[in-house]
This record gives sequence, structure tokens and C-alpha cells, in this order.
Amino acid sequence: MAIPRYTGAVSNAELDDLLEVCKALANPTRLQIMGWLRDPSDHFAPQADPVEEVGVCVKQIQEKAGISQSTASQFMSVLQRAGLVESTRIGQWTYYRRNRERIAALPELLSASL
Amino acid sequence: MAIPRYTGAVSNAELDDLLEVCKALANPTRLQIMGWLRDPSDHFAPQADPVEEVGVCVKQIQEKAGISQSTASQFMSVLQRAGLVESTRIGQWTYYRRNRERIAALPELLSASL
DNA sequence: TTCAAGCATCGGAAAATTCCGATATGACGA
DNA sequence: TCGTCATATCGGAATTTTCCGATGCTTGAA
Repeated sequence: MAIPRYTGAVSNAELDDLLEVCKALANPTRLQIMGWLRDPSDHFAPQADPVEEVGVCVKQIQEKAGISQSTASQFMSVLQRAGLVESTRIGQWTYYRRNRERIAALPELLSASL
Repeated sequence: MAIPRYTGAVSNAELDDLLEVCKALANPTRLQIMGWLRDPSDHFAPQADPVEEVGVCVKQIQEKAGISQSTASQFMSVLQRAGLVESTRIGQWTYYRRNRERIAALPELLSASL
């Protein structure tokens, strides 16, 4: 049984975490989407449920980004797995919104890692 | 001639910049290297020139990371193009060190973009 | 000048990512 | 119950990234 060695200021889990975030953001469209989600009502048309509460549905993101439906769905999954967005299913829609806590913690994670 | 439209809080150039940073960090080895460069003397053996001043030579990084010489050189180029490290050539060695200003500015860039 | 060390670049095989259309699932309305 | 809409997932072609060995360049010592 190997004894884990203390390797620095940041745990491996945190580094893996940061890596996932970087991979998720290492795509121009996904990075843009994150920007649009900062001010949803500025970038997306009105929809059934209030944008500011639940977020933006996949269809709106797909149209805005000019990508296929399947790609839009996959992109949002990638962002969600990285913890950058949260989702709520209401009826036939899945609404995505920024994960504010997580995003607010990123600068600190960055400062601690590089 | 198209008139550029104001599209939000962050310029396209800044987004491209952030994208390059994310791409550079979206690799486990490169991310690790950035961490090692925070405390070079803790992670690398002594070398001809003082680590704290000029940085770490490619050979040390290569050995620490367990990658080939060519890969080490390429990885450092990627990090440099993203602005994350600076280099100094002294004799036969190329020393790489963190770009402190740039790294210090990252949290703000991040906060402004997502 | 010659040799070796350190680094950068080239060429390419393998792996991962991108992004699509097709298809499946569940919700809603007629 | 059917058909439609929004979304998720599957399978795969195209592109990009990864990472290597081979090669070329520059420096410093002999």
C-alpha cells in the first residue's frame, strides 16, 4: 500500500477538477455559451419559463450558437460535468444556468494551482 | 465594411486569449508543470543557473514529467504562446519561469468572461 | 575544428475531440 | 391515442491533439 506523499499546495482532486474545467472551456463555442449565460435576457429570446430563474433551454442555446441539437445537448453536458452550469428540467425543457458558487470559486482555485 | 457591435463585457480578443489559456491548461502534464513552476526549488534539482531567477531548463522539466525531450519542448512552447510562461536562453539552456503578471491577471479575466 | 549537450522543429501514428444525422425517450396538446 | 416538440443518446466521419523518434541548430569544451 503506497503512502500518498504531500506534493504541494493543491490536492490531486483539485487539480483534476481544474483540468476538467479547462477542458470544458477549451472550445470556442462552449466558452461563448458561458459568456451568454451571464446575461441570458440580453442574449436569448423570451421563453416559457423565466430566464433569470431557471436559465436557458437547450433549443435557444443551439440556435444562438448555430450548432446542431445533438451538439448543443452534448456541450451543455460537458459544461455540467465540469460543474460550470446547473440544470432544471421543467416539462419538455431542460434549462441551463451558470453555477454561480462554482464560478465564483474558480479564481481561488486558479490562484492555488498555478 | 462591417461595424463591430458591442457584444458584452468582454472583447473578442480577450475571449480568444482566455481560450488559448484554457487550451494550454487542458492537458494534465502541462497543468502539472505550471504547478511545479510555482516552487521550482521544491520540485527540481539544482542547475547551472539559479532557478528562482531565470526558471527551470527544459531537461529538468522533461525528466520530472517523464516525457520525451521533443514533447517537453513543445509543451513549453504551448504554455509560452498562451502567455503563461516566459523564457530566457542562457548558453545551451532555455529556462522557463511563470509569467507572474499574466497569471495574476487571470482571475480577473475569468471573472470578466464567465 | 570536432564533439557532445541542450533545445527546437519536422513528420507522422495513435488517441481524443468535434460535430453531425439518426434514433430513442418523455411531455404536451389535439 | 397520435403526432409533435424538446431533449438525450448513439454511431461515426472529420478534425485536432498528443507524443514520439529523427533531424537540425546553437553553444561550449576539448
